[in-house]
Amino acid sequence: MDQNTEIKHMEEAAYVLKAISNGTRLCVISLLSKHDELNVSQLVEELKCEQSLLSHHLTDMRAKGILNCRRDGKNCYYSLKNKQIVQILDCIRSCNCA
Amino acid sequence: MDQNTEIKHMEEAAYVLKAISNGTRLCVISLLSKHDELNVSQLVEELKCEQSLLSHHLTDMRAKGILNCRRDGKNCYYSLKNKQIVQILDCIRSCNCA
DNA sequence: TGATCATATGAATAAATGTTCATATATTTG
DNA sequence: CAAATATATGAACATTTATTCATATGATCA
Repeated sequence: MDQNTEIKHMEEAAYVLKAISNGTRLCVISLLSKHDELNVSQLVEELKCEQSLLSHHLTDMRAKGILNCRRDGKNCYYSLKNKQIVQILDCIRSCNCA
Repeated sequence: MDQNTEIKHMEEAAYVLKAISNGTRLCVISLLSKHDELNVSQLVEELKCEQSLLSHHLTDMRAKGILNCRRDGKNCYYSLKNKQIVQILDCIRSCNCA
């Protein structure tokens, strides 16, 4: 793989990482790895995060392909598009970078 | 683990992720995972990145515990503090998030 | 239909990150 | 010591990301 392709790949990886490099967003990922799906109110409650702020995070993560969303009546249930993403957390732990 | 501890952990993980969520920085990590150590000129050459900009990135990654640095004469050789960090790249690939 | 609940959106602002440029520091070499 | 090379630093500015607030939308229910 040539250097230009490599750089492009790294930019793509950075795009994903940026979408999750935030305490609140990682908490969402961690919760959704344990609960399959949760609605916004449940997340607001768990995370003690303001509704509107969380909504912005969720909307953006969804737009970037991290989350799925399904509406059921008044509620919107979010889930991980790819459960494996939580491995990044395990990875950081095992790297004891953090 | 209670929710507050969890949030703290996620903030720490986010701190590490933020330090690497950038195309240039990921390229540095990728290169250093293959080369053990490289000096700044070599990295500038490989990455076609301006010296001063790269230096800022390197200094910051070092400050945040991602990189090591050792001076040998006029040169500064950078290396990964923990080689395992490159697994985050594998992880993203395998999640085909990117 | 109007009230209420759940969630999203947009605009304004704040804070963090990235980039550039000029210049400083450290090391070697003539 | 002066010049050259390698790297770092600081300030200014640009761009991105996070946060807040007010309000909109969509769904249910009386």
